[in-house]
Amino acid sequence: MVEITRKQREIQQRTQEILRVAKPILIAEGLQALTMDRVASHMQYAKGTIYNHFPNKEEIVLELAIEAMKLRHKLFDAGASGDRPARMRLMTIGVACEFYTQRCSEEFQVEQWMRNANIWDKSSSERQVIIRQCEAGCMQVVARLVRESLEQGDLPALDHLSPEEMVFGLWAITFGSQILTASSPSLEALGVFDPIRAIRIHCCRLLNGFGWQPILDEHQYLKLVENIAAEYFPRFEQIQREHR
Amino acid sequence: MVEITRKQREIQQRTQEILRVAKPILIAEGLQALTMDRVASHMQYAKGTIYNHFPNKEEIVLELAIEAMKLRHKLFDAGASGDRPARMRLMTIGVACEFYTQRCSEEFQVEQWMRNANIWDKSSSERQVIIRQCEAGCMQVVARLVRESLEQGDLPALDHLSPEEMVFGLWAITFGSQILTASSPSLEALGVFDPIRAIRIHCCRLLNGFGWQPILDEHQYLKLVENIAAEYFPRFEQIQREHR
DNA sequence: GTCAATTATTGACGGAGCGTCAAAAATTTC
DNA sequence: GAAATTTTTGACGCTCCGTCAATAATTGAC
Repeated sequence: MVEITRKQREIQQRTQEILRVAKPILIAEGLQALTMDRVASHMQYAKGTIYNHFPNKEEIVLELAIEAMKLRHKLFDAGASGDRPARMRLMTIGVACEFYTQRCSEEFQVEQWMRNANIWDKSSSERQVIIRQCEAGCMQVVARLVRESLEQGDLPALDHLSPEEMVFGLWAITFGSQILTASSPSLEALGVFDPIRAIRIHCCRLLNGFGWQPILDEHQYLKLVENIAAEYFPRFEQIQREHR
Repeated sequence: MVEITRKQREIQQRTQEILRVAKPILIAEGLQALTMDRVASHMQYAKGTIYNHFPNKEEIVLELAIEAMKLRHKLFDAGASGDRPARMRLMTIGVACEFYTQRCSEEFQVEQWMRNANIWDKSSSERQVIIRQCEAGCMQVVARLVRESLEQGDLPALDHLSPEEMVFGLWAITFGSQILTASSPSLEALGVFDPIRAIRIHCCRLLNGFGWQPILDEHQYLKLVENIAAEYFPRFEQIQREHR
């Protein structure tokens, strides 16, 4: 049923090519450097042709963001798999977040652009929905761990909190710290010298505060995170490579 | 020494008038609606006159952000004062944050715009420095509470964390949740029904996880936050009114 | 193999906002 | 009240956006 002519295939490939051209411009020079004229001339096409693929540059950014969030989702899935206790798999997802921010910094940056109100508001609701679905997917991966722990008794019942609201706190602290780190070049001047370690410790204390077993003291916890990072970073790199 | 002619006073007042005109445009219609032409025609001045006050519209936004952050700083100061235990004054600052987000929503929005890379990168380093100072001021208000608690023994020593890094975690979770709430209209669809209460609980658990006295269970904590809110909201409203 | 129909590409164009700057107007100084 | 200084003005050149009529390429029927 799905016949694809050579020409149609060429057009699909050009959509990919546009994304490949646009991404480094956005990453290196920001949104205002990313113009349709520039993408067109860079590819030796007329501007109108680019407009056949994307109705505006914001949609290009959102398409890049969709790719980025799919990669994030894969990393989360990889972190949540395995048969260790749920709290440790949760820690692995934390490590996946660190990996994503550090080693997939382009994708991380693209996600920031996506949250930019200018961009979000100008792009189509179709792509917005896809983004929301990716977001929900990541949320579900973590919420499943919470549910599992509640069932198994590792995590005492949450009186006033849904499992998703439990995840929301972790999401907020992780996300918040990453935004602050990215947008406050002067964290050191504020007295924050190692934000990554700081957030690791806060997550440990937070989960301890919820009584999530196994309870770990700070020292054990930091050691364990290092081990998980050493073990999982190669797997994450593999996933990153495959995500072409 | 500081002689001010009538004309100079008029010019200073006009700077204020520009801010008063620009703010509702930014709040109601966003950044791209805020144009120098529009501000000028709205005030019945030529565009060049506006450019005598601000070299670009981004600077207008940053100036609004400076006003906003000064208000935030005042609220923090008010929350940190008094002679109750430090942990409770910290909770009061949390309530001040909630007040700011809910009741000073315009200022809160302006702060979001300020973090927009387009705006930040185009504005002068003078204003950027002032913003950083406000940020540092707020940080210091909270960090002082941490130091005080460490000295008094309410808070066990932090092995791997500076007091500012302790604050960083609270900042991250508060800030992160507010951004997520503001930029994810679909939190309910994700299973997050009451993000404000959720973050209150997370803060309680986090501080409990650090062993910060007095330890409170969730129920006591939520009750106490309500009481603090009822007591302090009127004071905060007073500060808001005075902050013209 | 030809030609008409369909589809894709092109780039000039109108519109909008930015920031500038020489000329005009207002104000201050002497 | 005239010269010097300061302030205001708005037209201008620039860049980018998104459109669309004209042109070119492709397809498919015969």
